[in-house]
Amino acid sequence: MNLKELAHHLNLSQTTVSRALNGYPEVGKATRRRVADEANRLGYRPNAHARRLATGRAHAIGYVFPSDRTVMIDPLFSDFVAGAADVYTSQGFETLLHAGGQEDEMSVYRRYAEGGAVDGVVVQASHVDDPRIALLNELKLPYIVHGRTGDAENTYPWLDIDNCGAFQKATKLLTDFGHKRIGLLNGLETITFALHRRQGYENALREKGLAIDESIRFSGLMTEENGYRHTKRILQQPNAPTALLLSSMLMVWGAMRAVNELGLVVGKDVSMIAHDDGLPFLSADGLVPALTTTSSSIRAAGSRVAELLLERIENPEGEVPHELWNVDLIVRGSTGQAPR
Amino acid sequence: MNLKELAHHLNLSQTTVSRALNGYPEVGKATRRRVADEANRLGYRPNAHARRLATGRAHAIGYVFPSDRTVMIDPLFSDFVAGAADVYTSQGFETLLHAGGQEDEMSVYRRYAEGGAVDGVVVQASHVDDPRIALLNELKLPYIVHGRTGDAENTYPWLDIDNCGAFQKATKLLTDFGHKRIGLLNGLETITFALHRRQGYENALREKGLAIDESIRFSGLMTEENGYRHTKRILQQPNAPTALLLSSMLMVWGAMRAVNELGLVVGKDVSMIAHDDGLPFLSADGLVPALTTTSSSIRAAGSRVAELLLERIENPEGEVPHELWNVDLIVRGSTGQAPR
DNA sequence: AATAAAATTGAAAGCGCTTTGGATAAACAA
DNA sequence: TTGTTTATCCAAAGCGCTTTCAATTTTATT
Repeated sequence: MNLKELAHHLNLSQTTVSRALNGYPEVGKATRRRVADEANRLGYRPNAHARRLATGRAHAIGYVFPSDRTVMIDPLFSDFVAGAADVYTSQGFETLLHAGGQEDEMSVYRRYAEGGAVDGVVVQASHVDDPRIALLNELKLPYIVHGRTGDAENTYPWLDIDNCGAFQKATKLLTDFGHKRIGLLNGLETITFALHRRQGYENALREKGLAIDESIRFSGLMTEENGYRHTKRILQQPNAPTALLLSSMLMVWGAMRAVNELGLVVGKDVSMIAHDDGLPFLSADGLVPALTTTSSSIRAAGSRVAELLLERIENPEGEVPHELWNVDLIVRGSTGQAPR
Repeated sequence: MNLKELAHHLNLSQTTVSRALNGYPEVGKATRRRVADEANRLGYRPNAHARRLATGRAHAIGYVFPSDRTVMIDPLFSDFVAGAADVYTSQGFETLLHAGGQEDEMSVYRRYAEGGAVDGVVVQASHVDDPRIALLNELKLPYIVHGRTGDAENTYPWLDIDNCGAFQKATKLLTDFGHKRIGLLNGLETITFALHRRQGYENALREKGLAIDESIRFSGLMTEENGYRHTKRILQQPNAPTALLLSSMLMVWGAMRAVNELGLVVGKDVSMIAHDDGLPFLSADGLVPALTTTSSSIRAAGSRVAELLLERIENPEGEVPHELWNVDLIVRGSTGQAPR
């Protein structure tokens, strides 16, 4: 049933019915109640497309993935978008996923903006030279970056965790324990979270006058297998590190497998710290030894990113939001004194 | 720029321009070319809402999650929807996620259907008594179930893997190796995939006249910690099983941790088989020992589900599709003879 | 040249809602 | 009672596209 029919049933104009249902104050109380009751009774459902056309608002948020699919398989995304979707849904917005297909990602943004398909987008997997910022600014499509780019940090909206600080603190903890050679298993360093983590790691090494050695580092996809393969490679070389810093819990299993295979003991022969995104199927404190982690909830980040974006949509000329979240360093049994 | 303006530029009617851009055969070739060129030159972008209102088609597929959030955190979903989104995007459809908020899931389906927000939905985490089937049939909203319900299997559209057969074969392999007590770590058995897996496991035990012992079983969330905790519990009791069957790779790490802690060796003291959904961050063959698995690609299932749903949308009165996919049993080093 | 058929293009209505620019009714003050 | 103000309700246009039901132009036939 559409609004016209409902209005006819009520012997009211479409204007009055629309206003009654949408909370306009100039509709009388009794009328408002009549309309609501009848809408319920007759099963009236507003047509989202008509509403969007009439208002010029999409009430939808886009998550656009490049045609290259590696980002999409990221299990972090499930949690990230779960946090966000709750916020959107509560505010009457839809969550749109765009993945795959042949269309270039930039072209998708353009089509979304100029065709009015979404009210805003979340930019993920940000790069130093990210062309999306300039494009979205040109298109005047509200957006927020989850992460950062190389642009001046007060010129575009973003939310990030302090990856640099986190890995600097983690590396410092290890150096405080006397570790002089620390391996790093990172994510793709074209993405700024991983770049910042490496920078933090290097900052801490420099502070202690320790060498930066690329041969005890890995950057790439954060999989169990890469965790295993590169931990093994790193620990088997001469002058092997006595500590490892990992960018994701997803690599921890492989890393621990490798350590065990080499007859080493985590927390004794080799210290280990990993970044914990708070994935529920993979908890850090249940491991043995319990893992020292840099911790930040990806789900909470998803929620906050959603809130900031909706505020931005509501008030596009408002202050440009940027939040840098501190990261907890939770010290558990997987870190200890460097062996002699 | 809208279509009216474009038409004005071209000195053509909106009808002709619309037809030219949408491939209607009755538009002359030269006119078609002129329109396409000018649309490109002037940056015309169709308004998706207007198009949807005019055609009555949403060109969107809904994935609706219950308000309870446990399903959404499932990392399998990332891969499942990645497979599907590629299909939808290629066909000009959007992928809509609905998670969280206060609205009841059934109410969301009703609003989607009657408000025309989506052209179809994918039903996930299906139950034996799943009320969504009846509702979607009543609403006449095209859908497909990923999994099965208790309804007669030719009365609703679904795609599933042969969970029962897979776990029956896996259990049989273990009994063939002489294992007489086999532990099962399953998913939530209110969801039919897990129920079918348990049925397969029990079928194989019955075939060999072996006891069905609930004390060596677990069903619940498939997390690393549950894998650890319940493997430990199961293996520490008197008359412990000599083999384990796990419903997800996500539990394998915990299970192996527990086995190691008990001083046992996988493949020697205890055999292990797990279900492998083909998650790229967690491969089965790279483990040591390489894991015997029941294998099926969740991403491929996502793609196929999407194809079947789009066909259903195109032809709602067509034959009701149902596909049961065989599951490979890939035998690797984690299974061996029962110890004496 | 006239007529018929085919090809191409067009006017206007409609999809279902919102909102502009009112009109009308009720309440209040002189 | 009359005039003014406030509250409540309404007609119609428009958002931007598609599609129905034509009209016009071009081509073929007699």
